[in-house]
Amino acid sequence: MTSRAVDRRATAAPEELSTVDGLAQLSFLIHGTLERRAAERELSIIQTRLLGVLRDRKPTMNELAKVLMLDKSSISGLVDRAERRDLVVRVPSDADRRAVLVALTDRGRALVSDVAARFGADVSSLLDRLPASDRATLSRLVSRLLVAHAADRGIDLFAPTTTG
Amino acid sequence: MTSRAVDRRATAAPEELSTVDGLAQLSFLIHGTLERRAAERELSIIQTRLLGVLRDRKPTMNELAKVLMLDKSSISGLVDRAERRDLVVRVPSDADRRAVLVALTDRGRALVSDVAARFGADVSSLLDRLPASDRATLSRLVSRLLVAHAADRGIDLFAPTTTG
DNA sequence: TAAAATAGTTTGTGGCACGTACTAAATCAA
DNA sequence: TTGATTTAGTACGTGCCACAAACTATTTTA
Repeated sequence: MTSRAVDRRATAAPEELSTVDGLAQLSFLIHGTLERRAAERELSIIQTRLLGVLRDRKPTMNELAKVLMLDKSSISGLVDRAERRDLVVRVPSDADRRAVLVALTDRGRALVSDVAARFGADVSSLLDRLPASDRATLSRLVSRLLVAHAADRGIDLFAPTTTG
Repeated sequence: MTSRAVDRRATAAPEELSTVDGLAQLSFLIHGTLERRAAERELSIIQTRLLGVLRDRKPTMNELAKVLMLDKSSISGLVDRAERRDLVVRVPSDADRRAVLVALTDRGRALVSDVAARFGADVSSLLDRLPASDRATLSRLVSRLLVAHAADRGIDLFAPTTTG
């Protein structure tokens, strides 16, 4: 189930990975790339995701739990650790005195931008191995997959709430 | 940095994700799919990777540390927990009395096969959203990316040792 | 054969995720 | 309106995962 192991069986044609194995391997490669870039800034994947979500939102703890698909008790600890590093702040909600809003600090915003930029550069340079026309094709096919998958789950990838 | 957040900015053309964002999002989708399938069998990603590596090898602890890119002390605990569940066994090495070989048990082999099959089916059904010709194209492009990336790191993806 | 290197374990620390139990505030119902 | 229920968040205990440092046992080397 390591990238190596995944590509080992069911390789249909020699000199070419099966689509399933290839996609799996590529996923691990990209995931590992983000993990590495985040680690260079002392961030875990989940801390990075947290900061990423906060780039364009100021959600409650509860909303964070839903978006990140974690238990609310996990969010408490996650935000605790980020707050200790001055990456996020807790802000009391005006609308609901039980609720707590979470926002990026300048430091948090700078950090996530940095990681995103470095990660983006990595993926871009990986993609540079393909001629531009192939890149365009790949982009189109990947988009199609994602849109189809999102549609399956009743989500419009380009709806205002999601995209704006 | 959640799949949602990643796709949110630098979306060049409307109705289409940038290649970088699309690939990132697809990676998280596939990674999450494996995570879910593994969790259904009470396995973490790293436990699943461990079992995956062992499908076609019987490495030492030290080799495992290299393949999984973990500290050897992490491997001790990882193998401990897997051994407790009767998924792997430690076997003393004949060649080096310091060394310990790790092998799958029948139970471990059955479990990893099960997870791999379910995960493979997930990815396949995702791919089924594309017409066959697009699938072939995608497969070719992904393979090309992986081969190019491997070559960068001085690895021949199809060398006998790697490909079995 | 003595010193250095290697294989693996143990212990301590911290992050991450969960479930349970708890407090405070908001909402619902009678 | 007030009493019951639901909701938002935290605290605590448990377990997994990862690391570094310290340790034992073996092998290699000089």
